[in-house]
Amino acid sequence: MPPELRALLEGPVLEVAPRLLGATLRHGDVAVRLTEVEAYDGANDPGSHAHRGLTPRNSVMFGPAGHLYVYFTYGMHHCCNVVCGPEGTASAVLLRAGEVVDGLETARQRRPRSRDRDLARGPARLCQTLDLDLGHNGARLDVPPLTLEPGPAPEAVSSGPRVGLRLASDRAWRFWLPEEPTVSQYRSAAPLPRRRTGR
DNA sequence: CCCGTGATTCTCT
DNA sequence: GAGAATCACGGGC
Repeated sequence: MPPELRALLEGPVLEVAPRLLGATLRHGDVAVRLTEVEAYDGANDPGSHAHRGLTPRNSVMFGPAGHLYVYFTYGMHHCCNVVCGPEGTASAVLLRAGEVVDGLETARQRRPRSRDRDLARGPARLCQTLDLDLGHNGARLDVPPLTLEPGPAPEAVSSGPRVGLRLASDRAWRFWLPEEPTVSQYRSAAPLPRRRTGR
């Protein structure tokens, strides 16, 4: 891993996550400047896929830092995370949103109905715009066409509860750049049990 | 608000 | 192995 990327991912995940704001994730022609992320602290974190130990799906998170952990959910969406921390800690940072800073024409073709600010607004949209799917699970982030590069340190960082989690909603482990139009809209986890209609 | 959609994992046999 | 619950979401109304 090159020293720049090592420095970016070094340390506890709660330090790494806000540090990733302003960094640029590139996949081929398209590059996204990250504006919103969430920290997941492996086995210590009830919200993490790694909370119940190693499984086939989450195995990449238990490996070395600097790789992508991609998963498929809701039968149609991909989400991607940057694995960080020492090997075995299974900590990772979910990439929730960003601003397209290169390859805008390609990005628009991938999401024809999106306004520009929505192209990577939300974790599944970010994956679609960058053309990331399960085939990129475990991919290194220092080998073109897939690279992650630091940006200038953010002037200000906001934080709050993570999106869509029932568990551990007391932890303010979502981080974003304030005043950014590309930050995804907050949706709390449905607290009410699903009701059947009719009957 | 509602709901599609299918992999993953857990909990029984 | 089968059945069921869950799910770090997005789009449409």
